[in-house]
Formats: sequence, C-alpha cells, structure tokens
Amino acid sequence: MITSTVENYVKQIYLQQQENPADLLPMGKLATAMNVVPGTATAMVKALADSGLVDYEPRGGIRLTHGGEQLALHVLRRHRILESFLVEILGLDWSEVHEEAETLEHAVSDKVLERMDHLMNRPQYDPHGDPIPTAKGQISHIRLMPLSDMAPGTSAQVARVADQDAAFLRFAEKNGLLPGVKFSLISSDSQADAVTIRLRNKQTITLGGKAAEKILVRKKTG
Amino acid sequence: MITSTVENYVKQIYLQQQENPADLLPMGKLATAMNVVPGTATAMVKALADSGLVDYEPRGGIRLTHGGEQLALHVLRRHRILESFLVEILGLDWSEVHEEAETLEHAVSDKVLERMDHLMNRPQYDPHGDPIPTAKGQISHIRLMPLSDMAPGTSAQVARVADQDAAFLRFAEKNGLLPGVKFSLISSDSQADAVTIRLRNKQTITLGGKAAEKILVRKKTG
DNA sequence: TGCCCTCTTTTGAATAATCAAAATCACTTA
DNA sequence: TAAGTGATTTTGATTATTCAAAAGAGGGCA
Ligand SMILES: [Mn+2]
Ligand SMILES: [Mn+2]
Ligand SMILES: [Mn+2]
Ligand SMILES: [Mn+2]
Repeated sequence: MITSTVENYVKQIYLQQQENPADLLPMGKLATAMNVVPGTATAMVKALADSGLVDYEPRGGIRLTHGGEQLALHVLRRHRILESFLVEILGLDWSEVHEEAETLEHAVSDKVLERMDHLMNRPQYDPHGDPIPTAKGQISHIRLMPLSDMAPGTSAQVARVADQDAAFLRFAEKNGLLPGVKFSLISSDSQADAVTIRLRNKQTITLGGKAAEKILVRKKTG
Repeated sequence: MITSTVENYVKQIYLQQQENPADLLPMGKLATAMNVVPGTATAMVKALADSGLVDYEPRGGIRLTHGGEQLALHVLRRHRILESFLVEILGLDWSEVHEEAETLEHAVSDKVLERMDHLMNRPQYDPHGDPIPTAKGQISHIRLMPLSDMAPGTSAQVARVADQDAAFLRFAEKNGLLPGVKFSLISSDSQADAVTIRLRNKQTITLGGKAAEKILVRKKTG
C-alpha cells in the first residue's frame, strides 16, 4: 500500500540519490535522512523492494526503480505546487511552506492539485527555485552553479536557495536573496572563506562558504 | 496521540450524538457509522476513553467529554472551511468536496486554515448549508424544519441539504435546490408520500418523503 | 593472519488499527 | 424462570511502522 510513509521514503531516496546519481544510496544515508535508526530503514527498504519501488542490494545500497522514481516525482510535484500555492494564493512566508507541504502532499488529490496549478498559471518553479515536475513525471535538470564557485567581477541571478531551514530562508529573504534577484560578485577570499556580493539596490552582503554554497545561481546570459 | 483515525471517530461520534443528544450513543451505531466491525469500535472507544475524549459505559454506550466535543468541533471546522474553499476558490463541485475534505481535514494546519477562512471572508456556512464552528469551538444550533414537514401553501427557503451523497447533491443542484433558494409548497400528499414545490423561476419539483426529509428549510421570515 | 571498527542486518518488542469468530450480557418471550 | 435473541465485548491474529540492542560482514591495519 502506498502510505504517506512510503511516499516520504521514496521522495527522500530520490532527493538523496540526486547528490550522487551514479552510486547506490547507502542505507546509513537513508536512515539519517529519514531520521530513523538503521534497522528501521532496512525493514522499510525491504518492503519498498517487495513493492517494486526500489532495487535493494544487501550491504550495497539501494536505487529507485522506474516506478519508484515516477512516484517520487509525483510526490515532489505535489509538494512544490503546494508550496507555491501556499505562498502565492494564501500568502504564507516561504520559510514556513516546506513544513506545511510535507503533510499536505499526502492528502491532496490530483484533482485539487490540478486546480491549484491552474489557478497559479502552471508555475515551473516553486518559491525556493526548485523545478516542479510535470504531471507526466518530467523534471528539468538545469545545472546551476553555487554562488561560492563564482569568479569575482561576474554577475548572475539567484536561481535557487537550496536549504529548507526556516531560519536560513528568513535570513535570505531579509537580505533580498530571492530567486530572480540579480547581483554581482565583488570579492571572493578563499582564505577567509567568504564572498561579498552587491545587489541591484547597491546593498552588499557577505556570506561564508557554507551559506554561499546554498545559494545557486544562473550566470547572466550574454 | 491524536491520529486522523481518532479525529474521524470523534467527529463521527459528535455527528451521531446530534441525532439523539439526550442518550448515550450505542456502540453498534458508531461501528456502522465508522464502517468497522463492532469489536473494532469497542477497542477504539476504550482508547478514546483513556485519552479522556469520551465517557464510556460498557454495554451502555458513549458520550463525548467536553474535550472530545471541542476536538470534534475543531475537526468539523476544518472540514467545512475546506469544503467552502474547494468550492469557492478552487471551483470544485459541491458534490465532490466532502470526500476531498475528509482527507484534507487531517492535514491542514490552523495557520493555513485561518488564511483560507480569511480569503473567503469568514463564511458562516459550508456549501451544503452546515454551520461552521468558530475557532473557539462555538457552533450555531438553529433548528431547521425538513421540507417534508411544511404545510401546503407556505413558503420557505432551502437552508441545508443534509446528505453528503454525491449523486443526491448533483440531483439537488440540477433542480436548483441549493441553500438560499426560495420556494413555496404547492401540495403535500401523505398517502402518496410526496410533496411538490414551486421555485421562483416557476419550475416545479416533486420529491418523495425520503428526499424531502433531506432538504432542511427556513420559514420565510414575516 | 588475525583483530578491530564501522556499517548493516537481525531479533524481539511496542503501538495503532483492524478483522473474524467465540464468548458474554441484558433483555424479551414463552 | 429458562430459553432465545441481538448487541457488545473478548480473544487471537494481522499489517504497518518504529526502536533498542545483539549479531554479522567486510575492509583496514598491525
Ligand atoms: Mn511528507
Ligand atoms: Mn521548495
Ligand atoms: Mn476524515
Ligand atoms: Mn458539508
């Protein structure tokens, strides 16, 4: 049965797998990501394998089957459309919608989701800049550069803020670091592990390496 | 723990209790309403009693405690605001929103619900004419008369359609029997178990006793 | 080669919810 | 008052999910 637990596992496996698409995902990684003890992950993975959602190599790791990936993308679509809806239609803050969507993604029907999607004019990206899979299960795989890798003097725009932590998102918002915002890199000091950028409104912001890695940018086309 | 199962039981107990507010609700009634075998209801009720949500008299029946009633009203509020939202904002048909709300009522947070309520300008009634409890747990208890009890020649307006069955709701909608619609009773034949009404648009509709009981009306004030 | 450390699996147990079927209870009815 | 009947409870199982703790596997290091 596809319970919300199964949906959460499959979605998390997909997300973790993205970080290392070539390798099998080790059980330990999954257990940590799911916040369960390793034995729980093993038990669950066996059930997922029985349902044909993952391929499981004992002591090797796991990988989603095609069916598993489709399910993951379907859940991800629900999650991201819901986040967009909560921000655009209901006016919630982008720092709080991830939590809300985490529950709603298991409760909303395809029909309701379709209405939400339609009402928002079918957005391609969620409020954090994450691509929204299509109803058919396609997702855009545009390679983005972390702000921390930019060369000094270059310009770019924020494409994605890759952290669901509410405090970080509030920090980013307060400093105008939202998807679509343009800026140029003023300085980058690898010894100091810090970069300084200037936004269009002349405001300058300095970020440490950890934070700069979470801001994914798109090079200014030209 | 307040699982969605607990919420469903408590809500159903509240609803069933309304039909006979003076008596204890018998286990059999509850089991039937919840679509479980009697033993399951007994087991669940013991758990609800342990959580302080119901008073349970073995072989007598049950009654919600104050806490249980508050929880029931809270769930009912979520259910009815969601139904309204699905109809008014997302444009679903009133015949399908009950099912959708049945799941969403357990997933939506108070914050999101408050935004929905605000966006709709705080409706007092859901699409079927059922009163929406306040956030504080108050609910209007206006006594309504079933259409089947009206005297010939009198006028009234539809206040509530007391049936969640999609087919019946589609039938009612097709014939213009929506909350707020005014009409007068043309004839009532108890032998034939049928009543005929005329709407403002001159359309006449004949209903059998079963159907007429499900249409609750408000006497024309005057 | 043998021990050790880490990761993973197994085992045993718990909670929540449910069913099937047997047992029990509280009333009627004869 | 004994038997019968219908509602309710009890008992024994099952499924899904989880944890704690013991056991096992494998690779690295002395
Ligand atoms: Mn989730
Ligand atoms: Mn997001
Ligand atoms: Mn429900
Ligand atoms: Mn309703």
